Amino acid sequence: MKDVAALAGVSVGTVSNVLNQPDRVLESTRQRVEDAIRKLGWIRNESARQLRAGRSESVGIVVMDVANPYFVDLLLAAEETFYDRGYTVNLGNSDQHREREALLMRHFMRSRVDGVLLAPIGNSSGVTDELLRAGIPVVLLDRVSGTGLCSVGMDDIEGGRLAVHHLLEQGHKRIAFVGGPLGLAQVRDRARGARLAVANSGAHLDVVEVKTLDVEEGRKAAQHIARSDRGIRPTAVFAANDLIAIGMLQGFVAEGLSVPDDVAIIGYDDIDFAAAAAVPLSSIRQPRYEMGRCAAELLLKEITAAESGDEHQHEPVSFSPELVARISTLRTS
Amino acid sequence: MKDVAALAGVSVGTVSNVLNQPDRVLESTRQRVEDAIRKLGWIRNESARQLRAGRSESVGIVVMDVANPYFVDLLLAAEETFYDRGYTVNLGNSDQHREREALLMRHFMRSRVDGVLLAPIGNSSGVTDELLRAGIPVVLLDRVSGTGLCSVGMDDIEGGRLAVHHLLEQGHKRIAFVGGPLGLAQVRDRARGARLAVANSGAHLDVVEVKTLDVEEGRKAAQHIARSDRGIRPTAVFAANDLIAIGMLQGFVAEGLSVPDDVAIIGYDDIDFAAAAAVPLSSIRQPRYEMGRCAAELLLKEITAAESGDEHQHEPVSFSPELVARISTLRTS
DNA sequence: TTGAAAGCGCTAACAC
DNA sequence: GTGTTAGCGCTTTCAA
Repeated sequence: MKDVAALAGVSVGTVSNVLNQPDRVLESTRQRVEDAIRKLGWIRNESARQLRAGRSESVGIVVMDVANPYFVDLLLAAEETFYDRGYTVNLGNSDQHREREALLMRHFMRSRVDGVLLAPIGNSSGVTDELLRAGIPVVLLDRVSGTGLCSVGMDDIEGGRLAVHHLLEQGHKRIAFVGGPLGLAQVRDRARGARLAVANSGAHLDVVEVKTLDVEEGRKAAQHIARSDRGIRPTAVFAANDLIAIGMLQGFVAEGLSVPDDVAIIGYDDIDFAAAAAVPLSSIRQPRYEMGRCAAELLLKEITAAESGDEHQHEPVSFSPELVARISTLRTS
Repeated sequence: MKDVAALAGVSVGTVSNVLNQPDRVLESTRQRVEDAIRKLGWIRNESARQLRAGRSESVGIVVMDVANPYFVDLLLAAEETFYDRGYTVNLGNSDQHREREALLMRHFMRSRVDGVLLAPIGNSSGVTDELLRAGIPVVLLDRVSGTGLCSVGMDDIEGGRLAVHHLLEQGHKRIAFVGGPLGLAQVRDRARGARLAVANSGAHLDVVEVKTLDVEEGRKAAQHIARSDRGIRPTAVFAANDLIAIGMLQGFVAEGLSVPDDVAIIGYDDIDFAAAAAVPLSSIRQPRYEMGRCAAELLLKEITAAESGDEHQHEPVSFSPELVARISTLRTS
């Protein structure tokens, strides 16, 4: 910046003004300074700016799995909202590892981001506490929180109920819930919803736990189920997410079972690949775009409040799930 | 930091040493300082550290589409490599927008990252030039570059040739290439490979351009092709990527055509969803993991060279494509 | 409208 | 081993 000032024949203060208060400076000098910047190819040092100015105008977003289109959609919606408001967005992927989640959070704290949007792995209180103590607002995504935080999530119990209720309506008496690990709140809630739907219906619910929520695990689970005894084998499956459902669809086909005639499948999230599957998958829609956008807006509101010292009421927002019935659960007969 | 020093009864210099040169400091004082840090919940200011120390130990990665699993895999592989070497990784998603790509690059320059890994949109010379002038190493990913840059890509002409050669072997005489925009080098190269394969084979190649490389566009293209005249309709399709291929698969099924009996489909990238499709898709495999890893290592090498002032020879690395034949191109008869 | 100067929080060289 | 101190590159008063 010194060099720019020298070349333009002004002081560093004026160069700074050209950047931050362009109207405080004479048109002609502004011109000269901008020429100098261009000629020297000078790029302002963000660390120095941030250190002195004390604000970063940036936020962090951490999702637990960028390989899952569901999280990508949340991410994109939130990102766009921040972009529109002029914030710089730092993306982080915890990739289902708790240590990495913690690492990312610490990194954002050190970078003094204005706020963090977190789609957490399991119970994340330990991670968020540090942020909050440091006065950095945190909004939870994909999880409704009762504690002192804003959060945007879905009623997964209701979602699970909806999915299994739909299967019952199609006449199924033996249903399997496939998901895991059961340590994940989302998975647990969806299972609980499934159990609620089944209660007093006369139908039976098996719970099949898988290690992770991805396609490969779904395929394995399908193989396992397909090879079980005819008498015990469920006629319908509720998969904890669409990746599992897609894997199971392929697994069943590979085992010679037809979907939905031999086995019906319903997934969860309604990612684009669900509708695009060769047997279009029924699913429980999460309004991903609205959720991502809403979370971003909550965070922005909280940041604004924090900066102006205003009072802020944390609010947990819960979206409603919606059944999307496609061929994979609709009997052709 | 001042507060920490005061509480621990030492100087700020000692606190700094505890963080950066732990063995220069007495075990007992280290203990005291660490206690003070914990008690105060102090978190070091990264901007200040970076400004003073002059190094960031961080890199930026920009991909053109996080919604495409292919790029996600490249990303994950590269990310892991950097993590292993202790680098902080900043993720960026240009989302197919050139302005956003430029924005991200400028952001990384201002943040003084040590290097940038870029999976660019189209021709990116303008964007990278600025970085290079600032002395920040850039490695191109998913693109082989002849210019003064390291790059990791694939021989897409060969990949296209391979795909169409496979279709010819299956006896197809009328083949469609579906991809776009043709402005993308990858798409152009794959099309050129297709043309090479067809040349002098007696077969015919149609080129169908689509707007973007996603599932929805594939579905539309399939509908269009399915409804064309029986005599003109291609019996096989080479899709420029797997998203298009997946969309086309669904589109054909929706139009009552069977894959592969009525139309064969081969995709490109071999993303996990390709094998998981209900009609498992043939594809051209890109060694994503190796490519991501290799690009990261090239960048690290260049960063090291830049820091020590050593000479650095740019090298364009090109991986070889591999045919993965699955049911979608194998005649059942 | 512009310049001079203080100082953001930290690191690293040097002195003790 | 530990303290003192200069200064990284910028923003932001305050004076001129």
